[in-house]
Amino acid sequence: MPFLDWLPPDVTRRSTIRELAAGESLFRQGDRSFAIFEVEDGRLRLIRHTIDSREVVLHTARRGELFAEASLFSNAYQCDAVAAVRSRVRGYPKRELLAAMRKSPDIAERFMEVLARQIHGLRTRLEERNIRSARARVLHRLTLAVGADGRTVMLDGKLKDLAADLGLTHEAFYRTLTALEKEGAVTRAQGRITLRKTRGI
Amino acid sequence: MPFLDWLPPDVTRRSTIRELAAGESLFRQGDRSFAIFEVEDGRLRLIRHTIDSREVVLHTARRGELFAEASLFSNAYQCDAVAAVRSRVRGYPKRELLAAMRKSPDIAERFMEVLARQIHGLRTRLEERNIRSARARVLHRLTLAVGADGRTVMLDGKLKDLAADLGLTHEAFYRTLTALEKEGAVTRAQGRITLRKTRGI
DNA sequence: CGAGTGATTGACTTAGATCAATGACCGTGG
DNA sequence: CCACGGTCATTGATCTAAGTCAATCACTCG
Repeated sequence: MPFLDWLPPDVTRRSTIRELAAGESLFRQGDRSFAIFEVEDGRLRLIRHTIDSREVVLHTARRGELFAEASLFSNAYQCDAVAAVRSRVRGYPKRELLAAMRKSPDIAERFMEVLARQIHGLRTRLEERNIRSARARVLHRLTLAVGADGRTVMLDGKLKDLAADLGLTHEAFYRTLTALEKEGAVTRAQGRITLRKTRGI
Repeated sequence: MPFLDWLPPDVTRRSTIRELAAGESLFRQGDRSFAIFEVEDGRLRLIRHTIDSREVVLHTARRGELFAEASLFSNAYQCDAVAAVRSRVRGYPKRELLAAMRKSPDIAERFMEVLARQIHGLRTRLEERNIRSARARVLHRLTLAVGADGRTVMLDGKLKDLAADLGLTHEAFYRTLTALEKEGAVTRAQGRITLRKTRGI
């Protein structure tokens, strides 16, 4: 529970696990909302249906992510949640969560903090997508992902996923990395990328 | 005050207006945080400085947007806020805002709701950016921007700004629009775009 | 009226997407 | 223990959609 581990036990205890087969849906647009969710494994698509019943993907929620937070404040879900692959989600019951936050301003504040940080991260990623050049985009990400020393990025997942997250094909991303390496802007070792100390650009 | 008009008068009354010349900064990384802000006019860049003192833009806050929400929950600002053009911001004092939320769970919930909706919107825009084709991206946006009738999009701002928001050059955007019009997918009238009722795709 | 901006279209270029292939490295099941 | 299938990382060749540069028209505003 990377996000919600500070919740009072009476909420956590009431949280429920749900396993979903690929294609199975967790809730549908219009269903009465009873919980917010965290993806423990897999991937879910949040989909809105248009009047002429086409589907628009609003978001893809991935492992570790929280979703349907807004349903805390409305009676019904505003979109479908459908498992893109076999998935496991944990649901935190709305009722108990809201009650806990009403009882304790501290809990409420923690939750707000989670939301505020999320906003910050999303804005940064959106700003990143405004950068057209693959090179600059990758550098933007690396610069912000740097560890305590200010130069080293520890890679956790697969490069492929990082590429997708950056909005690049994996091929374009690999090429960009090797180009950066070739020109000496970064060096790579197993599982880490180190930025060269630079002044200017 | 599109976002925070439900705040109790003792917070709103204590809010302050600040005018900034282009290039002037509102706060700097490390400054003790005392308020969150709303852009009343203009545009501010949120910038992080790296160890080797290069600048990374985290976000550009535009008119009507709230920013520095996360500073509610930390003692110092995590980045600089610099006016990109002549701007006016309203600051809501942290102290009073937090106090109001601690006193009234309703106020806290309203604020959470604002944050949650913001997250939702940001995720949707990020998902949109994963769509590579200009055509599909524009349709995604139009489909979600549609009014009560499910087909008509009222355009408020300039097309240019919409283009930028979509992550397209204005030229590419204009061309995409005319192409969509030519193939009959949309019709345009002054200030509005109407989607053709379609089945499939 | 001239300057500034938005909307639009044309011509041209290019960065990144696409398609394809290869080698390394699993895990697994016979 | 090894062959097989799968995924990841990587590189090459090619193509094209969108970016860039440029020009025009319509409008508004002082």
